[in-house]
Amino acid sequence: MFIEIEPSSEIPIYTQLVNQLIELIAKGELQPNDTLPSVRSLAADLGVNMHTVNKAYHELERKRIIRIIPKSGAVVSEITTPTDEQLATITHALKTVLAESTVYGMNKDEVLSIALTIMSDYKEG
Amino acid sequence: MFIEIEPSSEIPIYTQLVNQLIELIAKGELQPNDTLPSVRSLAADLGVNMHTVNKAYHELERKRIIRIIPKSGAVVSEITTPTDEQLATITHALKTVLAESTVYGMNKDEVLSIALTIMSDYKEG
Amino acid sequence: MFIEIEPSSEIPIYTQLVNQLIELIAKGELQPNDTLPSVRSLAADLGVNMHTVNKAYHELERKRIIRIIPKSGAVVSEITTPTDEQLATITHALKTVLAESTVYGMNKDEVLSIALTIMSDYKEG
Amino acid sequence: MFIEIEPSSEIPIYTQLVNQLIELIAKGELQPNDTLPSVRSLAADLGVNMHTVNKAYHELERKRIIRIIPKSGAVVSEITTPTDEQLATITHALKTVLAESTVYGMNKDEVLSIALTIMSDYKEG
DNA sequence: GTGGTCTAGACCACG
DNA sequence: GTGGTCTAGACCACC
Repeated sequence: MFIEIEPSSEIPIYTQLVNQLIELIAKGELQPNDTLPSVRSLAADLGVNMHTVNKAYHELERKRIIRIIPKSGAVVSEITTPTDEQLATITHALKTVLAESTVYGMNKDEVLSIALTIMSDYKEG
Repeated sequence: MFIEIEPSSEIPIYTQLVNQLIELIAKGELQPNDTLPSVRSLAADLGVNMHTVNKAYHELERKRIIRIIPKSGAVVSEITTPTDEQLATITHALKTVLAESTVYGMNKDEVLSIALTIMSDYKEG
Repeated sequence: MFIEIEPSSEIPIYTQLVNQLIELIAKGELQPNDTLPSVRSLAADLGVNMHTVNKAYHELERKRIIRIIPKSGAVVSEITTPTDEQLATITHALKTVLAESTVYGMNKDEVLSIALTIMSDYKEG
Repeated sequence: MFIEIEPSSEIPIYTQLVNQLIELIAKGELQPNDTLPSVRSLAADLGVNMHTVNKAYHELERKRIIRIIPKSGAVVSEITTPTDEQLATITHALKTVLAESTVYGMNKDEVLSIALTIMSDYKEG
């Protein structure tokens, strides 16, 4: 399970963690019902504070991507169908990135091609 | 030129401004060589601090989307071809949002369909 | 005797146990002088740790709801009249939940109606 | 605005804070759109850590009782109609406390009378 | 000045 | 051993 943290990035460490854990799940390297490392051990591995990992885990729980079982650990949730809130989140994020790509002069096929390449690493046909 | 600021959002106001101005350019409501409103007038319109608008403009300049001409104003740049840095930015952002959509259980066609709908509002065929 | 444990709940398992056993007594499914299952058998039934059940039983004893007879078992106490401490506990708990219901915009009749429905499942006229 | 913290209580300080702030809102001492004290000033007033107050505020936001406006402050939300989740929360909490009151030998009228007394301090007829 | 983030280190409740 | 809670103190982004 490779996670790379960029401490000097403008993106908060806990957000980097959230994003990379989501990618690991999307790639299938973390499967539903898999147990995540304990906050302490992951913090030690990455050289960050326990609370930072803890915050990332709680953010993933808020997004309903993992479930935290107190005193026991955190497990990856089953993937079901997106909630309205999740759909809205994705749509909003896509709007922002697609607008930026347009302004950068990328044409639609180019963007779709990049998207397809990325998604080919992710789960499901 | 409709810009809507959500003060209670977790996203900083200046970032909201950046994103919405990019969308306006993507939609063609702001064209290359158009002049943006002055920092003062836009701040007054939106009821936000002048420094906040100023920061947004400088962020857009850093992204090479507008040019700030001191004492004169800010104008929308020509759209050319993306720099490597811009490509990397878009690719990275797409990775994050597409991973999240996968984890939410959205299938690829569904995501692409949303992307196409969004892009149909944006410039270029 | 149906007891349902939610391991991923934020509420400690032993507290869930305490609450559900109290509900069973309130509903009359456990009567005064009935014997509770042994710590070992209940733990096995629920798939939880023996210490967890033990802690729940001792919490119920502290509340004077059951009596633990060493080497013999635990029996449901007679229901008498509330002690001052018990009255204070209930009053404090009611304050908290009724304040929350008010803040959520529920009106008093609505709350009382829910309370009556719940109490209709419980013992005594 | 009187808030009393019991540091030695078994109830976490941040939970005590949450409950007391909810009571203040229910009593109308804090009105919708009122601004809460800053996390730092309230922490100083109560002699607790800033992060503890911060956690309480975020818990209230999760319950949709206040809105946190980053870098600006926290304001009490408008009271509308309860969501399904809020209704379920209240119902579940009522079940627990009413079962306990039954087991303590309190009869229904007695409990309702206490509830009415409490609610007479709270907003709305 | 405000909340956001991060660190370091501690004790406790739980299982 | 695990997460939960709390403290203390620091720097930063935002407004």
